[in-house]
Amino acid sequence: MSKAVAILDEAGDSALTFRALAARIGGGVGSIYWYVSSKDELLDKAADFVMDGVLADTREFSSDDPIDDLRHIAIALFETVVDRPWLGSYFMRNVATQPNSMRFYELVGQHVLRLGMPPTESFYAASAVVGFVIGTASDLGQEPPEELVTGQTTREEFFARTVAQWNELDPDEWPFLHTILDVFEGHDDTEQFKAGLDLILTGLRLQAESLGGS
Amino acid sequence: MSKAVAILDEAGDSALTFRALAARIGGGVGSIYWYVSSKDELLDKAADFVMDGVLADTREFSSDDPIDDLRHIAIALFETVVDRPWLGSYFMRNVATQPNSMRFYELVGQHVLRLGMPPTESFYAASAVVGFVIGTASDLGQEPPEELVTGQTTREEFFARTVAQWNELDPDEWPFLHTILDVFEGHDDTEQFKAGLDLILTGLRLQAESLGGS
DNA sequence: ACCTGAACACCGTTCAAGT
DNA sequence: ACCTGAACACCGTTCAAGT
Repeated sequence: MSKAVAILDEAGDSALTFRALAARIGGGVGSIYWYVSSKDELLDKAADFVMDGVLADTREFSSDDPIDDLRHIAIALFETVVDRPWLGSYFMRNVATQPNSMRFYELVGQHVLRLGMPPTESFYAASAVVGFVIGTASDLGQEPPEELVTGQTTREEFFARTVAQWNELDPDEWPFLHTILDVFEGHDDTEQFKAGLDLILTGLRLQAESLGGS
Repeated sequence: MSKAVAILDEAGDSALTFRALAARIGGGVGSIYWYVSSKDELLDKAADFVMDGVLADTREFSSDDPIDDLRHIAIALFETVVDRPWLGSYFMRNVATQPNSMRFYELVGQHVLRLGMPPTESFYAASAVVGFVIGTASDLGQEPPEELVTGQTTREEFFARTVAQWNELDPDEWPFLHTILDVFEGHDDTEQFKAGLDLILTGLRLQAESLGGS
């Protein structure tokens, strides 16, 4: 069942309708309600199904540097969410129906605990890392609007066009936009994410050094 | 027009339907399409309308510490988005229809520029701060599911119940969850956000010191 | 130029009825 | 216990028709 859901997710987010899912399984529309009580619960279970894979990929990460492990885990989560922006809205949304998401959060937390900080800071740190990954990934995962309809416009053309728009703006009024123009045009989403992640992790490392035990 | 939209947003996200909006304005369903070509565009404009207020509140922030200004701006954005989780999905989604969102991004960027880092790092930094705020706010802004239907369950009861659930779990298998149990029960969303934000900002300060000019 | 509202295609959800 | 599919209420969107 969750398998059929995961398959549909690959075909796009909005494509997941009860009728389409029923047709895919080869049954009636109403039969899905025997296994799931609403569409929200369907997506909850789909999210947890995906998180099972992430968990399998990240469970074994273990070096002697907790921050380094957190970095690898975060990147793995980012890569799965950036391809499934819907996951951002449902990840850990329901504690009861998402055991794998909870296990993942626990895994992140365990690495944080190795830093030896007090409970409050550990809670904040784990939440910040997970929150940044989910937030950034589901944001960057969104396709540029309207452009896919046109069909022909590629990602490069889209960026080129926005850059061209920005270029028209007054440099005195928009100094920042003009500064980043060139780097924005050729930027890579994953690199952008990693840079932000490293800001958090350096902040965390610093905090751990001043608060941590051992 | 955008005013009517903003009013409806206060009554909740899913309450914004073309029929409800038309009734609110006192017109026909179709008339809205004269001003807006789709629901996405309606929400784009609603988002930009809200951002106009944020911009007015944050434009004047200017101390001698750029990081401190970034912190104030970020908190202001967080507070508006946490009350309007839908904003997270539409903020800066369309460059053309969201001039205020662009101005806001530029404002953040200008403070980043004061750190004197190269363009790439400046771009990454501004994006990381904005991304963290939007991501965390739209996540924390979501109401706990199903509980509002029951009506009687307050936020405290909801947390108490999840904590009770976690308490049942094996401490050997869930060391992190058990460590944060107490602090989670009484935690404040805004404090949690600020702690994560400060991790990013300390990371940023450190980077600026090693890369920055002046 | 701007508005109307019936009509259309498409949702999630329910439920009496089947096996 | 598990499935079926018509029916219902409700969407966003279109469009001929009005002023």
